[in-house]
Amino acid sequence: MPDRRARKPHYSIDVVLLTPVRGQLAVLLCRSPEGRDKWSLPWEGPRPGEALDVTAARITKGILGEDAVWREQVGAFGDGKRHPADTDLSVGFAGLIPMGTPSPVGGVYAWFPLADVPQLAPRQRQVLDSAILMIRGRMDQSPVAFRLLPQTFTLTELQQMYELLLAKRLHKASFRRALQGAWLVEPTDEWRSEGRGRPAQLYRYSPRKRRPAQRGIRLDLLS
Amino acid sequence: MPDRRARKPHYSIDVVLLTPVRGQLAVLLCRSPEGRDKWSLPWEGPRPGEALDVTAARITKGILGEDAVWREQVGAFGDGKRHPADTDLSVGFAGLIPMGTPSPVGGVYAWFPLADVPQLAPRQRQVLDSAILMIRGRMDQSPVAFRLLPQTFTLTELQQMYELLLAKRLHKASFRRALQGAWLVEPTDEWRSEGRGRPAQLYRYSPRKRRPAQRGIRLDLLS
DNA sequence: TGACAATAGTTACGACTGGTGACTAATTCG
DNA sequence: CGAATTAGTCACCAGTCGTAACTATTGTCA
Repeated sequence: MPDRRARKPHYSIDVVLLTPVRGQLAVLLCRSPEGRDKWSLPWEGPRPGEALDVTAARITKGILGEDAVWREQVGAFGDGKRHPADTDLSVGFAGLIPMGTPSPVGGVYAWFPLADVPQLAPRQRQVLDSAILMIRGRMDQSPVAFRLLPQTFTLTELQQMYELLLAKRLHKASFRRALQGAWLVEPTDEWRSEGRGRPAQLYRYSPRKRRPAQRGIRLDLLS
Repeated sequence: MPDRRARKPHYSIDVVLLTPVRGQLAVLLCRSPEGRDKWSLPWEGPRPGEALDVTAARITKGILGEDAVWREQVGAFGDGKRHPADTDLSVGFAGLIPMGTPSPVGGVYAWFPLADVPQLAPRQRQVLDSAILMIRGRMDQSPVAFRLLPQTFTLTELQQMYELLLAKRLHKASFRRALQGAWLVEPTDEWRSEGRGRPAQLYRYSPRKRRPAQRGIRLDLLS
């Protein structure tokens, strides 16, 4: 957390850390010292000579003990909206935390499901919204969903993670067909029985090189 | 251009302005006062209370007299690479300038085809490369190509603009079929004869509302 | 123990998409 | 007129995607 005795930094690095909690995406917030019910994204000022993503990694490690398994810059936010750091500019980062990572103790930090995020400073709200949109857009370009799962997982778990991140239902057969074509996972020889029903085979993430898969133009998505 | 008598700003806004020049994408650079053959992206420090994109618009208008027809933030760049502003941080913007916009006179600014860009400060080179990648990625989400053409255009011109931006050849029939399905253009009743060959019908950009076009997941593009 | 529910995994079919070459249409040039 | 050149369309085919129905394997309960 920021050292409040230091003088005001010129800009802040804000991190949006996401993890699945009970079937929902949750973001890590930290309690503001100003009020008991005021929360904010974790942030810090820069250190001289430190790259932006290194700062984001340092913040993450300082809170959770581990760095995020995936991180990407969301952008710079600077219109005059209020921010706890009282700086002109904030640089946002999004990071994914694998499920099962132990939560920080002490009551200063807490995971909030996206639907229950309390009021934030306007600029931080912007960072959060942009981070979610950015991750949704990265889903089909970067294997982010695997990063949130343990080393081995069932295909149903993987599908549920995709559904969680995309916020929409997927069809089982289509999902597995696409997965097959993408050569992203390989089966292990283990199976897991989860209560009733047929046991599920465990898979591991293991991307293989494939054909460049150059498809044509898609004007579908244009506004 | 930056006022060099002002004290060093805390960060800079750098703009990547692109326009088609003789069948190539070109970027606007400005001659550095330090050396005759030193060039840089246009940049300025922030003004208090001014939003980031407003600064980018101000820089553009100051040089070309007109704002860009499309603009998007590229991101924040802050690892210790050198930059003419000597700041810790730079925020990059990409902007598109329609073809036919009068070039600035005076020899301070010049358009460089992307293949012939001279050496830049390392951080500005990063901004430029990221801007190109960002625009390529936006091609199928935002109707950027239309922004570079005049009000009316032939479909061949539109296709050539797409090929320029994507840096790859497209098949005529596929392109037109996709265009048809996207409901993005409507024909005018004018035709243009360009030397030899059958005259081409002129079209105008006129997006219509369409079905949401929700397709399944595409894992094709994953690494 | 046997029927049933629940979950995993596969198969098949039809609609649609995208790449492609070949076709027609309209104009200029010699 | 006929060849060359550019615009625009058509039709075929391979592949992809949405979908329902199917099989497979387990636990539960009468």
